[in-house]
Amino acid sequence: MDFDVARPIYQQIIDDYKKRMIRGELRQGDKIPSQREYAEMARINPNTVQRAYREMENLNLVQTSRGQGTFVSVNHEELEAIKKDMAAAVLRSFVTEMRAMQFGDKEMLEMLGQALTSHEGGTEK
Amino acid sequence: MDFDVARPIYQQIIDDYKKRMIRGELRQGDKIPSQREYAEMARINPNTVQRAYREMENLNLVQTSRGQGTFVSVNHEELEAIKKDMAAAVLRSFVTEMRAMQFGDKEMLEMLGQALTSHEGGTEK
Amino acid sequence: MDFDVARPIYQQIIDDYKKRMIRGELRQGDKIPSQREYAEMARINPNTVQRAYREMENLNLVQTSRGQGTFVSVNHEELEAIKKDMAAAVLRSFVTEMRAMQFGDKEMLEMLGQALTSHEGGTEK
Amino acid sequence: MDFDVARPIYQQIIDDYKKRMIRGELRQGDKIPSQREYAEMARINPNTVQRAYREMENLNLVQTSRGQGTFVSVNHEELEAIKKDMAAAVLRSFVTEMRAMQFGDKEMLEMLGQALTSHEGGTEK
DNA sequence: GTGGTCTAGACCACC
DNA sequence: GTGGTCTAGACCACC
Repeated sequence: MDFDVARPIYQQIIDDYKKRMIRGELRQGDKIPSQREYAEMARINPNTVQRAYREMENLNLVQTSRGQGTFVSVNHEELEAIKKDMAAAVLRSFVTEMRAMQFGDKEMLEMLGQALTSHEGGTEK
Repeated sequence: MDFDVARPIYQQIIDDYKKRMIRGELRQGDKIPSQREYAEMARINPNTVQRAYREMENLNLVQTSRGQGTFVSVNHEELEAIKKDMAAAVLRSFVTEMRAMQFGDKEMLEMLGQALTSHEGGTEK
Repeated sequence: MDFDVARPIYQQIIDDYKKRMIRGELRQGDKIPSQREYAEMARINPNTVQRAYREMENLNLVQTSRGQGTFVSVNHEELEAIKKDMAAAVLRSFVTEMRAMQFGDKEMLEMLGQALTSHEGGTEK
Repeated sequence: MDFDVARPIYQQIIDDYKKRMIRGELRQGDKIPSQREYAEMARINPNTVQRAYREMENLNLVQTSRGQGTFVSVNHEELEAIKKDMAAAVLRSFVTEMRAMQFGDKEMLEMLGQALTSHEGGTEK
């Protein structure tokens, strides 16, 4: 048996940004905090923030220009793909966990339906 | 922003046992590995295993008799309650994650339905 | 006027590996030195090597498995694309430099022809 | 393996002047910026500029008269020799790089020909 | 002030 | 021994 380890901080930073972009809280062109600001705010090492920002740049989520800062650069289409991927991962893990407890497909759907009607707060769609 | 930390290992051990009981891989009366065995197998500190076993005893999942070993002692009814609790937690976290990406209730149900038909392997129920 | 700065060490490492793959000195499946070995050999910081290796992994040049080491994973086709890109960059910079000295196209070709016949050592092709 | 280091700034300054003379942007008798002006413009240390200017004087590229400034003093013949040397260096490095990628002589000539016809902008000669 | 590179070194997981 | 993450901090280029 292997034990779960915390996801790397730099990955958590990236995922958080992805979610905020998906939610529309951050849009193309928006400036995100400087690496130093973020590091101080979150009380982590600037290098860790830089790694996150660098990987986000590799993923074309942001663009940075030296002396200027870092700016959201993801477009709508790319964002949709990211959203889809993240959702797929969440779904996969949900199904895996539920199957590990022997829940069948029908049960899962019923339980989800019930869960949704009980804790409200979601958007109608 | 706060970052996720790994769940404590002793908790992960307990959850793993719970799942194996739910799946019927471990039944009332079955002997589980000694603390020492478990610790060696998993290459973790015996104290960590001890903590897990102690808490499982508090939860009435197992019973330890000195010199004999540790045995599953959960009954069917208790197990059902545990299963329900675990499922509720999994559902809650699923819904939270999906809402964080602005998925609506209908969408979630549709996507789950699709996910279930695509990656087969679940039990019919 | 801006001055040239040394290319980052991690980039130089990557380029060196690319060239060795192109030359066939390193082939798919070959193990490359561990990060520590490389760092000691080149007397640079292990973190710098790791950055190079990590980026090579992102580029699908190598694959690393924890506890095992790092292995060349680029296939023939990808390598051809890389070779083409590198050659294009070299050519571009050559042409730019020569034009900055007002050499015309014909002259460049003549001079290259002459240079090739004088310092031999290249492969016939 | 050894890593490339940035060329000294004073050398880069000299090369830049050489190119501008070759291009005819600077001609015999033209005044070039004072060391102080240059240093401020380029935001570098005046000592670095002084070293560049001193070496250019040694190379007979410029002449400095105290209180008057520094003037281009290279004649046509000398300039031709410099141009030839610089071109030879550029060619040598090009051939070396291309051979390191196993390009043969014919290939190099073909590729250069193609590169020249594609990115136009050169002078006919 | 902004990001970019690099060093030094700790600690961990996996083999 | 292997790679992976993170901290601490220096120094630099560009604004």
